[in-house]
Amino acid sequence: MKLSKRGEYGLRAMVALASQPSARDLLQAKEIAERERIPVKFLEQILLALKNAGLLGSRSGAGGGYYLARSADQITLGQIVRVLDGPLAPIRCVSKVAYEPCACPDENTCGLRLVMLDVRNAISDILDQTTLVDVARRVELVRVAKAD
Amino acid sequence: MKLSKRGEYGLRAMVALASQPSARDLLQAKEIAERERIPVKFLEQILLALKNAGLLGSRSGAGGGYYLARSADQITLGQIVRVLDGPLAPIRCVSKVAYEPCACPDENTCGLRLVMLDVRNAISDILDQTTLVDVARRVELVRVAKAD
DNA sequence: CTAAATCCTACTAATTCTGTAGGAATACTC
DNA sequence: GAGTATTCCTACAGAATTAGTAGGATTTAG
Repeated sequence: MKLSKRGEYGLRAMVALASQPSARDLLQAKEIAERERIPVKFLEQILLALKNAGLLGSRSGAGGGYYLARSADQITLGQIVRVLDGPLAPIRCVSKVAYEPCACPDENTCGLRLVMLDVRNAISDILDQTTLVDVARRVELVRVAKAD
Repeated sequence: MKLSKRGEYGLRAMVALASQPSARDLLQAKEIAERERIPVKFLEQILLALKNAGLLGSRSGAGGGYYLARSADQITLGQIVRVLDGPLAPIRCVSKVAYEPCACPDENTCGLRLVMLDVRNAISDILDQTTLVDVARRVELVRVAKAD
């Protein structure tokens, strides 16, 4: 039930990119790494994976960096987590994307499977519905509330 | 976001114990292992852990075995998973039982943390509410429906 | 006493996780 | 075109975790 560092760093980076004043601006790996305290070279790999998955775009060379491939309200946390940590489902036999049969004789009467399906759906309901904009907005809400 | 084999096997074993005709009857590790296709020695370790956690009781010696330490409606899947796989929370900074601070400067304005808190609560809402009886009952419901 | 079971601990092989390292390729600036 | 800054790509490494195996000590029924 755990999110890897890879997944966590990737999410933080994506949120950082979405929280830019002008959301399509690019950020360098180095900047993100410093801001979020992530080892640069590790972050590079992560950003690269996100790029190859089509969630990020990039510009090489001096003055280059990364930017969101789509607008922030079109990118969900579920997409990011799947790229970096694999399927959301706690067991493969309830995964929509990476289904694999489990050992039980009949999946339809496997009680455990039914519960885990609920779990996988509960996780998906959150992560596949929450976009980077939603995350940024929540941060703003809290910040405003605290200013009172 | 994954349940280990250890956790899965443990859950299956507990469900098996709860699904006995007379729910307080004991089952031997060997029986459970065969029925659920789990390596016996591995299962032994798991049952032992569940016993030390107070979820199972046992009788040693010939004719011995394991039994539920409490009635099946007093044992939740959440309890079992925590024993075998640790905290439910996807990141430690949102764990109720095993809290640890994360790297972000202010946890209250960390958007990622807020979302992960939702996830951890969604998981807990299911696993801490679902008892072994609930699982057994769901299996029955499906079985009856199929018989029609 | 013997057999059958749990109890307990140590070990191992494989995999995954969390990075490091080094350089190739690309593009901006002068 | 040279120099510099950045992404891109791959390989490697140490640590941790996972999924068992192994072997015997202990307990109890018959």
